[in-house]
Parts: sequence; C-alpha cells; structure tokens
Amino acid sequence: MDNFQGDLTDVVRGIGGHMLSPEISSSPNILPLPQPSPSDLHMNPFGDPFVSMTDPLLQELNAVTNSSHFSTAGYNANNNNGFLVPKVVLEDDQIKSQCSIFPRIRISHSNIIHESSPCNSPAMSAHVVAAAAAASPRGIINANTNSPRNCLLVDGNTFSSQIQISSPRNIGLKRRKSQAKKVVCIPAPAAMNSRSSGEVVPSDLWAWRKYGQKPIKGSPFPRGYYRCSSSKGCSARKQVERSRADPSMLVITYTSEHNHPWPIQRNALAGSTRSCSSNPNSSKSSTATASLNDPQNNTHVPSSASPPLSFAVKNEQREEDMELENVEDDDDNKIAPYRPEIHDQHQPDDFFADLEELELEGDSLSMLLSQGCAGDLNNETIASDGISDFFGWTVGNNNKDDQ
DNA sequence: CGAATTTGACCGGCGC
DNA sequence: GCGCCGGTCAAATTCG
Repeated sequence: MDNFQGDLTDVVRGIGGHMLSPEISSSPNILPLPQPSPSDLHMNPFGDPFVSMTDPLLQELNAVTNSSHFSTAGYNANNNNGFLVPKVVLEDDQIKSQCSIFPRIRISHSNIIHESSPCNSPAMSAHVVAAAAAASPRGIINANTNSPRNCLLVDGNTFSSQIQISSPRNIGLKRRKSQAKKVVCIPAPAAMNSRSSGEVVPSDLWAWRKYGQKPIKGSPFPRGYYRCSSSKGCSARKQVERSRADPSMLVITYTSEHNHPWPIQRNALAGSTRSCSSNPNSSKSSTATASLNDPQNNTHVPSSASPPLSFAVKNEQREEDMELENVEDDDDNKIAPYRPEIHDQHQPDDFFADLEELELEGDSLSMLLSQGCAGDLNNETIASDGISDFFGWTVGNNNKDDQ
C-alpha cells in the first residue's frame, strides 16, 4: 500500500484503521470523542504524540479511578449499550515484582466493545507505560511491555491500554549522567524507511534528523539517534530501536525537551526526514510504505498474524532529580517533578500532574480519532487520515502540508 | 545543489 | 588505569 508510511503514521493509521470504521464512528457504542484541548499540544515536551494522547478508554479509566477503589474484577456483564464494564486493575504487586527498587502504581484498564475476540487477532492494543524511575543504573529502559493483556475490541479489533506509573525511589543507585527520558513503545511497521538499514523511523509531529546509529550490545537491532530539527538549537533527541524481546515493537526513547512550541505545520524547517516528506508513492525513500495490514511487506513483523498494535509510554526521571527528590519525597506516590523547558506553555509540575492531565483533559487520541472519523472513512486506511492531518504526518496527499 | 542519511571515529561514563 | 559501551560528531554519500 502506497499510502502506508512505515512509521508512526502506520501506528495511528493502524489504530484508526482498526478502530474506526465508518460504522464504528457513527456507532452509539463508540466511546465519546471529546473535543481537542489546546493544552494537548503543550503538555508534552518530548513531542511524543502518544504521551498526550489519551485514548477514549482513559476517560473511563478516569471515571473509574475517581471512584473509591480500583476494581480488580474482570470484565463484567455488558451494559445496555453492549459495552463490557472496563476492568481497572491496580497492579502494584506486579510492579513490585518487576522492580524492587521503586514503588509503583500500575493501572491497567481495558474495555471490550461489541464482542470478544482474542487480543492477538487483527488487533490494536495501546499499551501506555508511564514510569518516572530509571531502574537501571545505566538508565536502560525496558519497554518491552507489549503483551496484549487487556483488550478493547472494536468491530472485531482489540484495543488495550495500560498506564504504569513509577515513583522514583532511586536511593542507592549511583548517579549517572542522564536526562529526562520518555519511552514510547510502538509496534514496528514495515521496515522500509531508511535507505540502507531498512529500519523503521516512526515519525511524529516534530522533525527529526538522524545523526547516528549504533549497534547495541545484546540486541540484534541497531539504535538510531535523532535530534530535533524543527528548531535550531533544540536539544530534543530521540532514540529508535527495536525491542530485542519483540522485534515487532519499536522502542523510542525521547530525551531532553523541545525548547520551542509544537510546530503547527510539520517540517517548517529543513530537517524533516526524507521518508516523511517524500512522495508517499516513492518506493525508495518513502517511510516504510508497507502496512501493518500487509504482512507480506512487514519484513520485521512476525508473519504469524497481525501483531497487536500497541505502544507504551514511559517517563524517565532524571536520576539526579531522583536523588534530590528522595530527600524530600517521602510519599511513594509523589513523583519527582519533571520540569520541561518550554516556558511559555503550560507544563505539568510532575508526572502525576501529567498523568492527571492525560486523564482529565488528555483527549488527543480521541480528538485524533474523532478527526479520523470525520475524514475519509472509506476503507481500512481511513481513520488515520484525520490523525495524520493533525500531526502533519504524511499520508497520501497529506504531505502537501509539509511545504 | 541543498538537505538528509550513513558510518567510522571520537569522547565520556561506568565497571572491573 | 583500562576496556567496554553508549552517545555524538562529522565527513562522505545519497537523494530529491
């Protein structure tokens, strides 16, 4: 499929394509799609669209979490609309088992719509992991959290989301030069993006310029290094690598913050990746033109079945800050504040504030999906058009916005 | 020809 | 102190 960019566009496209068929978009069973909030574009210094992106489920999650306790029960009976009651699980024990250093809160939330089906069916699972701690002395982040646990099923497709919050209790870990990091784990689209490596470079609203690539010990996949080219002097960087545990997943680590507003139009400055700005019909340098829906072109995606489309987001707290915060942070649930450097924009004071916004006003995904609903919905590649428009991602003829 | 990517070299942190 | 490793630099290459 020429329209498919083998990057984040694919992810969202996949999301939209799976989640929002025309009938779904108009179905009363669809979760309400809140209106976009201007703050959505300002709450994520990393420029990670998924960070501020709140899936519609999060709203229910919020509703549930606002209740007195988290339900650990499974799905309940359908409601009148055919929804299953979302299961919200506080999986603290699980987190503790994962990391004995930091107490964490982990919220799993899922929903099922219409009908049940295996999560590994043509699926879209959003797996959001928010962690404020660096468990590894070297700041290595394990974002291989892509197991399709909880599923939201939309018209036979599944969706799941998880929020994992980690509170830094990094006492005893030796300080190491590190920066605030945010990890996004997304399903790797077809590997057709870059010229030689074939590695997929997810695109987002920011313009990134690759400045290096290194093989990572223990991983068969190299790690690509990108810096923001949306604005000169921007220190934002990201690293893109495939998950060694699940090569079908891409782990994107955002470091530093953008020191400039979120660009209205992508690639306002030079620095947009060729793959993003090039003609989507170009077979050579267009970003991974293969689709998640096209297993034949997914050279890096297991051919068994369409992989669950999932992504995870993890916050990393500066270890320096952690240590400082440890002095005053006696509350396990209090996260050391992360202070982005975008001065003229509202930014959360801490990660929980971030999460709170994510829940309370985070409706980017919904907005995206909403726009996707309003877009061309005539086939499976549909719904992401609105999303792509929103992010300025190149989809089809949308790349005219790049100029 | 300008811009983006590639890739080897270099640098600094960390463990031993 | 040395080596390993990750991250960055910058020249060469490639592309539009």
